Amino acid sequence: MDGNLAPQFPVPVITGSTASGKTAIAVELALALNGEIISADSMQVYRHLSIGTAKPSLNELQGVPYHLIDHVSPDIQYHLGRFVSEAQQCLSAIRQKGKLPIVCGGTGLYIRGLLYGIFAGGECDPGVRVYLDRRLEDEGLPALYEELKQVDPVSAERYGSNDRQRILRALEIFHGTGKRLSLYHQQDFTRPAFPVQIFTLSRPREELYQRINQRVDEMVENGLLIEVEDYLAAGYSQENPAVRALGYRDIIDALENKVSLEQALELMKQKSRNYAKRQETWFRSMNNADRIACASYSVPELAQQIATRLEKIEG
RNA sequence: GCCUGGGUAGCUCAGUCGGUAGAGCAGAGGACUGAAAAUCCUCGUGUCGGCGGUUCGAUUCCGUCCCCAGGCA
Repeated sequence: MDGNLAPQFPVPVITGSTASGKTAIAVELALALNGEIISADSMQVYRHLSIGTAKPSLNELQGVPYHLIDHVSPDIQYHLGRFVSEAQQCLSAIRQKGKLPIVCGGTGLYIRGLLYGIFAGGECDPGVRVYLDRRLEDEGLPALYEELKQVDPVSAERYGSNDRQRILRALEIFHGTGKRLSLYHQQDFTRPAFPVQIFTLSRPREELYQRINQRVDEMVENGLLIEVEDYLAAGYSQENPAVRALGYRDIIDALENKVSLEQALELMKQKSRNYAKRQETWFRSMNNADRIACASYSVPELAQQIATRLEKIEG
């Protein structure tokens, strides 16, 4: 790679579940090491949805460049492949400037894809998906699953008969490329494509849940409802991919008086807790990660801890 | 005060024609290769409101008491 001018550090990857405090620490670290941050977050990419996705504010950024947020229209479906290619571009652009790229975010799949690579050529003709969606409607999932069992038994076994999303993707790959998705399951997940050091922030479950609940309340104080109203007033659809971001659906329901605001916020908190738990499972299974127990350490202390643990690359 | 429903897992409820009970949600664990803040898998002992009675056996039937909703006064 083109890292001659860059400081000889591995790329710090700071991850952890939602509300674990990643962003503040990454900013602190960037300030200390002359870094720029690459976000690995599937929802912060979307414009107009900022408060609810906990996008960092200009104030929080303290001038640190933060890439891959706010650059996608809410009606566009962002995805792994796009993330990986954009993140790779950022990585080399930052290194070229002689600065340290720092990856920060909670979308485990994106981080994994960036570090270990993805199925090249996985982008299929959208027509394939349309075709499969129609068949799903006409024939039902069991029929498609039967087909997957014929065509790619390994994937079928791996995903089970109910995982609609993955069954469709596996079939999409088969119909779109003539290859089996299971070929790519054999990838090596122990050797990253470039030198990295992964840090997972951890907090006791109870504390994490408290932080999540509290953060939702803060989002409301910071104008979450107005953000959603503005989003709708601008003519954006409720069906857009971006509205999958946790809580937006519930807030829209509250604005339409389908549920009370109180209920909506309770749901948003609960879904966020569920999400955090799934993230924890993902991070726990990541090999080669340094676990940072946040405990009662301050942001600067945690950033310092990470900085001192970064090991210079030889040669 | 009377009448009618109810009181069963943390929550909402189902069920047992008498043989000590099960779903959804929550919670916990897991998976995850282009939708991933998505999608999916696994995990259910609780004085079945209290006390008595009938019975070989009661959460289930009977009596009584307590609590909650709605109605009548």
